[in-house]
Amino acid sequence: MSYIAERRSEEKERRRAEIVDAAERLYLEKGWDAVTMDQVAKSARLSRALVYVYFADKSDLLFAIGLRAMQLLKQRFEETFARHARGIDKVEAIGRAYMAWAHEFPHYFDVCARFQAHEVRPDAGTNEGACALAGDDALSVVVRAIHVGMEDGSIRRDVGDPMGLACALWACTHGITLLAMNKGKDLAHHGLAVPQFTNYSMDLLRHAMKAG
Amino acid sequence: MSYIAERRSEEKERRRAEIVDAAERLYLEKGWDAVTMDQVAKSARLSRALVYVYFADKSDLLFAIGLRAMQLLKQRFEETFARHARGIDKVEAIGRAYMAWAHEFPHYFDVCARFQAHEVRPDAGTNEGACALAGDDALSVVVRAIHVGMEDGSIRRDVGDPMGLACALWACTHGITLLAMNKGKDLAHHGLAVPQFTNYSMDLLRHAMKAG
DNA sequence: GCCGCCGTTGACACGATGTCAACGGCGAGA
DNA sequence: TCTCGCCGTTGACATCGTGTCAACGGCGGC
Repeated sequence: MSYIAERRSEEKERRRAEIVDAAERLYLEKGWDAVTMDQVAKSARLSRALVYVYFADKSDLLFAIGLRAMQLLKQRFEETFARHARGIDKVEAIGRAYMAWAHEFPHYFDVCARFQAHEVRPDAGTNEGACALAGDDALSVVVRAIHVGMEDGSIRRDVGDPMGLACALWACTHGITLLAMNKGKDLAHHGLAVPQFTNYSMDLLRHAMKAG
Repeated sequence: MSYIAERRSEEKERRRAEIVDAAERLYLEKGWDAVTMDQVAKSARLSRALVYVYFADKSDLLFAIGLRAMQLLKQRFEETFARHARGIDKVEAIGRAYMAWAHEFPHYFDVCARFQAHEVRPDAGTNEGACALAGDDALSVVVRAIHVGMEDGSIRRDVGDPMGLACALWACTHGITLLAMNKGKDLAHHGLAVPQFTNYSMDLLRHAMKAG
């Protein structure tokens, strides 16, 4: 009996993951607003009504994707953190990892941008809440990197609270990535290539926090 | 006869402005996604179909609001530019003016954010194109301020192309404002008050470009 | 005084979301 | 083994918002 419940639970989880997979595929293909629940259902080979058994509504499904996005981002941050020695190098590399992640998974970045653009932070029971918490996890890696940098003297001490700096850097990097992802043509129109622009911006931020 | 055509043209322009007024009111009140064309029409005291005579679709109306937003922003930038002497002070004050503008007209900032998050830049005949051009106008004020700063020695010369710096600063300031506007509760949850956070961030950016 | 243009509107078609009652298969208990 | 009931699954429905269209009516021109 317990076996059966377990199998059912696994199948349920798998079905859920299949739905999210299908939704991600379509998201990547045509953008979230153009994705309909019917397409998601068809792509996962089940009826639309069943999708609503697994997810409360469309935005709930979106935040399920967002949770994946944030978890992957945190993982990338951790890997990047481990790959560098000095604090300031950790921080800069994490910033670049954010941009690389956005470039590699544009739909993940899009969820992140939507999340950043909407207001509320509800309880942790919902996907949206879990998404927010996973985002905090990722941010905490940045905070740790800044701590290291202030200890080893690569980041100026008078920069203040590490959490404040982490939030500011996140915000700036997000804004830069937003521009780089969506306004590439515009930048080119002003005589700027995207990779050079992002490099330039990272240098600027590095200059803002480096010691001496 | 020409009189009549003129009067009609004026009335048409006025009606158009009334529609945009109504749309702005509702936008401010409940957010763009929750605004329906029917509400806009009712609020402007005309039928929904007539709105479609003045605007191609809902997003066209949105960009008409965006155009107003960008024009006002440019005006604020110009005023701020004139109010300070040294280049770096002009730049910093313009950044703060951006934040103040966002705080004063949250719906204008929201349009701006939506605009930044969407991809295309079409021809200038549409509202969207005009919106983009007005944004360029505002950006050009920043470029001029940076030029002044490089001339008077308040901004480091090795910072490179003024346009590049202007875009980077715009992106960072936008990202910071995005966070400050939408995630105030989150920042507080991390022990950061919004005004202090924005001050802190502006200092950081100032530090990134200042000479010496 | 009649014609025709144009501003204006009600009604329609379409598509998407979210809900619900009902069906059917599979395991549990007699 | 047979039956009951749970639960996964679905088609159909109600609702709402968008964008379009044919038709109406008043006002200026001939």
